[in-house]
Amino acid sequence: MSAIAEAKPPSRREQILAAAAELFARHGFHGVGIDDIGSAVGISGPALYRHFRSKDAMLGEMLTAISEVLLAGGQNRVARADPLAELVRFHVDFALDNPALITVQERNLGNLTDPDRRKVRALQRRYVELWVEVIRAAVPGLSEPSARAAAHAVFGLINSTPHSRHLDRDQMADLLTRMALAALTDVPGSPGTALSESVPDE
Amino acid sequence: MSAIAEAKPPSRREQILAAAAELFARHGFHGVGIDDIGSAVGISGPALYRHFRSKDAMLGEMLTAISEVLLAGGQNRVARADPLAELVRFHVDFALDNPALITVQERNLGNLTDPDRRKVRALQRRYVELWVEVIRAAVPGLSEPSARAAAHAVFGLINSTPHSRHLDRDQMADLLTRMALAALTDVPGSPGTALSESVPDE
DNA sequence: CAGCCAGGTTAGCGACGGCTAACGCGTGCG
DNA sequence: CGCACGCGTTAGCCGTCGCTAACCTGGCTG
Repeated sequence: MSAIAEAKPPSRREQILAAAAELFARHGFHGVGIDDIGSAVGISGPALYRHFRSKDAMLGEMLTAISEVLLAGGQNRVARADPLAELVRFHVDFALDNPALITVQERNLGNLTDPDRRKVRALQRRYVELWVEVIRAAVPGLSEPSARAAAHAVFGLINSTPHSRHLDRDQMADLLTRMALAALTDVPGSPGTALSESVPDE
Repeated sequence: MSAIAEAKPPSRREQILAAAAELFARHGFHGVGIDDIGSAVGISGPALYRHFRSKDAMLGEMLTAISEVLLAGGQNRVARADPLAELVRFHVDFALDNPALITVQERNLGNLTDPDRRKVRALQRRYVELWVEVIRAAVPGLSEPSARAAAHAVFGLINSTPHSRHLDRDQMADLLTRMALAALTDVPGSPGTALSESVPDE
């Protein structure tokens, strides 16, 4: 039952999930057929039903797995020194190493079954909560909604990774980490910090 | 033929496109049926074909329109003083005022017809080019690939907007603008600015 | 006031996609 | 040796979806 760390049954299911993730990321959940997923792993079509109850179940399992990994990883970084940098680095690494998963999680939450969506949402909420607390500790005086908004913004920044790929992995990691930290430490918390002298007409 | 500024045929088409954008954003292109779009604007089903050649044509028109607006807007901001801030503010405003469009553009590029995709890609490229030049001007010594990566990262940051909504519009605009500028002015460009030479643990 | 046509309706076709059914086959264990 | 079972195959059902056809209607216009 437990989805976490099933010792080492390495292959078929995981292989299928990986292929499916790639396809879902590229074409969207509804844009991918059972047969597409099958042939991506060498078998064809309905053989998938030996491993998964349904197509929805694949997406469900995929997304809950991601959320669990992120939450667990996040939880054990916040214990260390400089938790903000740790969190950023962790997320950056995950995004760079799993671009397809990140993409699917961003785009296909809406295609989940209701119970699956609730579960994933709950996990994500806890992950965000982690970030919010760490951000507020690092940037004193920041309101909670602002911290939450900042967290989402930084997720967007880091998760933009799959669409880029102009630098090699390590340079990319450094760049994203730097930018994320810079953004986070300059988020406007203190009231009166207006920067609006620009003319926003039409 | 020209898609730009067709005088003022204001309503039906645009109304349909807006509704479709909302739906595409929420469920993905393939997750939305013709009938869904129809009933979202009060008419039902195939009546849409009085206005569009096909469902693909809707997406195509939608995405090219967005890209054209962004490019045009971007082009006339880079002329002003402090073009980086102008560009950021412009993009932030657009994202905050058109969350559905932003979402669709991010997620559904892959569902475009080949010729449509080429056209959109071309427009996007020019928009990114704008950013790259402005960024390199603002951050001397920054390599072009780094600038490109930074641009995409900032798009991610700003476009994360639809998933947030914890602050009111203006606060959100300020927050995003500040974060984006902070991120952009601290992007690692100068060679040797590795943060990987030692573990940044304090 | 006739009639056109913009813009809507419903019926229905053909393709496709998810899933089930029924069957085949090799490997491990009694 | 045989049989069960994990894992794969192909055939095919059934619902849905994009789109066309055929028809209706009300307001402008000659």
